[in-house]
Amino acid sequence: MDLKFKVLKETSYGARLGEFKTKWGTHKTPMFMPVGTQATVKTLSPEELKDAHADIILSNTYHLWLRPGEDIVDNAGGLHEFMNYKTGPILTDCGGFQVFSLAKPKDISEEGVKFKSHLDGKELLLTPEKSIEIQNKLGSDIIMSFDECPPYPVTHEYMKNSVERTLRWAKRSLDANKKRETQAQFGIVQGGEFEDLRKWSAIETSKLDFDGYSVGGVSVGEDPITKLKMIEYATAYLPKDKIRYLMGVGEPVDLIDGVIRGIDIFDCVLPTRLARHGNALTRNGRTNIRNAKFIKDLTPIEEDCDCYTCKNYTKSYIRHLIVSDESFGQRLISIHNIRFLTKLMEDIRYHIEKDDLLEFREEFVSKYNKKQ
RNA sequence: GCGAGUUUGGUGAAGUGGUUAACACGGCGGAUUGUGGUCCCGUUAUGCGUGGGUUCGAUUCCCACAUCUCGCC
Repeated sequence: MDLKFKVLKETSYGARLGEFKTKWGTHKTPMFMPVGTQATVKTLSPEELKDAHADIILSNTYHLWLRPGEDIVDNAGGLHEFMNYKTGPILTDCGGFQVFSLAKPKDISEEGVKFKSHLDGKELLLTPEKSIEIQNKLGSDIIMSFDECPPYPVTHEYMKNSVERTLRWAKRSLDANKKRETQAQFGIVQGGEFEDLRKWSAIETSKLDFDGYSVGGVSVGEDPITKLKMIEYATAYLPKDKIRYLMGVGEPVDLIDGVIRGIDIFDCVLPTRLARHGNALTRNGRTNIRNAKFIKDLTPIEEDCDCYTCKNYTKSYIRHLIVSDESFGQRLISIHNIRFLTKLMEDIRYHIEKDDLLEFREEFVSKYNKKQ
């Protein structure tokens, strides 16, 4: 499916303001996608997501394959119907990241990856064809090609073999997609911290007819400078007229830095995971709501925030909920954290339009890194 | 009033005549980047009811007092 991506404005250093279309409407980039691994953005309803200005979410092939199974979702009429998310598109991840994150005894071959299910220990084989078949049944709007996300660090030789195999998997993933008319498909660039491999991966993947291109294998434990280089090495060789998606990155400053290097969309578990552990994102950095200093604090998490949480609840109350392990507290902070990131993306778009994004970055970083 | 037993941090509790008094919970702080929601890391009693005594040395042994529990009058 053609996403009709348009770059509306590009800065001299490569930050882009754009938009793309799905049957759900027109979507502005740069944008941030909250993660709903198991057909739910943890603790939140679709209405709450919409109110937090999240208009696209990510869900996960691997998890839904294991439970409840793609046929169950298909039987319900697809993921949107199954989870009652009918306000925007869904992108499904391919399962390749689990090769890295589950890090169990794994067996990667040309055919695919052998996993042991984390639910019952059963041995499973995930291949490019299987990943695409599952995503076809899930009925997401954007599907991801199957890739390998190697750990960090890894030798140049290992990475070279991995990148070449990921490219072959990308071709097989493309061939396997039976629903190209209704489901857009992205390829994934790998290559670790190696410039030659990132370049090769970006150029070769770009030759394939994808609707967008992802930069994967970032934020896997590398230092901050290496992280930025990984992105630059890839985006330098990606087509300018297609969406670029930086996978798994969600620290506020990283989002700005990604946009500056030409990234259009991001996803990350950070806002919801931090929320479940009592951490709120604010302009002045992260705030651990558990801290005793908030015990009698009757102000909202952020005074000028327009989210449901900040308009209605105090830090004193939210702290009590988190300390008492009440899920409503996790939900309230999740709402705020997602709104914080969608608002950040709105600000980023505004400053690309004004062409002062670099100045905005300096101002943002100076406040965000200053611990109150 | 008499007899027996009890007394270790915020809580539940281990423990020993000899350097820094287990462990758990709680508290305080941290961590968290394509999510195995309940996970992880650090820290938290200069003191073992009070006062004496024995001993080179006592939270550990002895005495008195206090405390709470049980039994008897």
